[in-house]
Amino acid sequence: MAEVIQIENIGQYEGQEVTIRGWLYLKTGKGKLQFLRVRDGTGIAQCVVFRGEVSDEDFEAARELSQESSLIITGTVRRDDRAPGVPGGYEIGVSHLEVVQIAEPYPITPKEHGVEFLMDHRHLWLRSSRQWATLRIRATVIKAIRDWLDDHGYLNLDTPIITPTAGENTTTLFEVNYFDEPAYLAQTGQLYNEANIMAFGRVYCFGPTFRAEKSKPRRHLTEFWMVEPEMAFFTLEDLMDMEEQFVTYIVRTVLEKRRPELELLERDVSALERVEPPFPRISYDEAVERIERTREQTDDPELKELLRIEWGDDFGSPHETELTRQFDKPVFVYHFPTAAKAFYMTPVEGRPEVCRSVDLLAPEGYGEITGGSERIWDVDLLQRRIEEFGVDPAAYRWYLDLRRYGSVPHAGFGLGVERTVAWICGTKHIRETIPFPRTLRRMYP
RNA sequence: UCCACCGUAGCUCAAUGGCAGAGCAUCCGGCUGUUAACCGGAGGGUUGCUGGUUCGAGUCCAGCCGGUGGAGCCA
Repeated sequence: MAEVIQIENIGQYEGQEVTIRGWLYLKTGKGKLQFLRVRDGTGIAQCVVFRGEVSDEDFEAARELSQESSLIITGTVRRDDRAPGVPGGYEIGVSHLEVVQIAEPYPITPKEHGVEFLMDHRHLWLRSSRQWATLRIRATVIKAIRDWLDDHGYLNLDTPIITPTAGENTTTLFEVNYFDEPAYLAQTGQLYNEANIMAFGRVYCFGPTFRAEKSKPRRHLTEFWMVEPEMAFFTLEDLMDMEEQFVTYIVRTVLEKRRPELELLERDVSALERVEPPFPRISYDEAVERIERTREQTDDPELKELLRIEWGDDFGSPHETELTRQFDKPVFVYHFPTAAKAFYMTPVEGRPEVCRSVDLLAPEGYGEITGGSERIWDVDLLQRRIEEFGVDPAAYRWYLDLRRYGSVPHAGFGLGVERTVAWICGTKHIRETIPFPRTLRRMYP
């Protein structure tokens, strides 16, 4: 057995004998010639088995391989423009082949399948090339998030998943039994982040987030991953400056490290290459005007109805889609109506009906990928807002304490990992951006 | 929660109220450059469930179950 290599590095081994260990992704044969497309987890390589170049036993073994059979192959790497794969352009002329296991007939064939069938077989669907590429990009996005934050003075401090009270909205909590007391799975780590910044300055938490929304659209999961940076002495403008650097770095890193995966996904990378600071910044007021203008101009009665909006309404997905259509980069929308947002957001001075909040909308209709704000740092105002919000002030005693002992202006936001991955990959449905999605109707597998 | 659509072979789908069908996958045979190869042959069915209308129901009606897309809500 020659040196065991990873297919993603195959180009470094031209002319050498190597060994790869993996699974048969696809086989086509032509009499004395068998083309095996083999994946090893890092890529897909075409392996060519020719009757005259291997023993009769090995050739028969190759002929009998079924899809997803596991195998160990040794052969010589050669350049060939006809060779498909990830990365393509190189293939292996097989000299020896060892079968680890002949797979039973594999349910997922290289043909079309329905969503329900694929989701029932998610444990196998992960092996398919599009899923594989998407999840490789997900891992790169997550690493880019951590790298950028770690390199810019942010301290990673994770926040609890089991929590005693609601973060934002009491109707979307998953309740768990905590030694016979009700507790809830975290919807956000933000409130704890606000405690952490008073000790550490700039922090972020990064973990799973749970929302029991009975929501079916393709942008929703009940369990998703969110990174939440929080910064002391930050204004809303500081927040936008930081977000555009951060998001740009994530996109750049994927463009640099995951080209073959983006190509496999047939992603239009020129749209991603345009992502660089500054991002357009429009106020909620202007956003509403833009939507109304589109409504006036369209002849489509259905669109007219979907885009209906009155000042004060939060955006629905049709509004977000329309807004992002008007820009070719991510766009910030700031100063949302106070009534439509969470209780802790700072009212704009002299205009308390809007607040110091900002959402970042991804282009091409992918919608909101971040949401953030300047937090209220005055204890009396915060107390009043908690009462107006109608939750038990006792539960927020510690949160109010933060405004008593050296309170400072501060701001933060949350970025949804799956929505970001969906946008970067050009994936229609968010469920493909996490290995085992949890949705309204699905916990299996 | 509301609206729309779907449920037939392992998979993707077809079948005017009148014999249950095709492609792929599987099995057998052929082929030295395939790209979801191609060519020939074979096997494969409780049409989601329950009830109803009818001489006759995959098809029509009612209820239920499961799923998908969208709205609301959200990252």
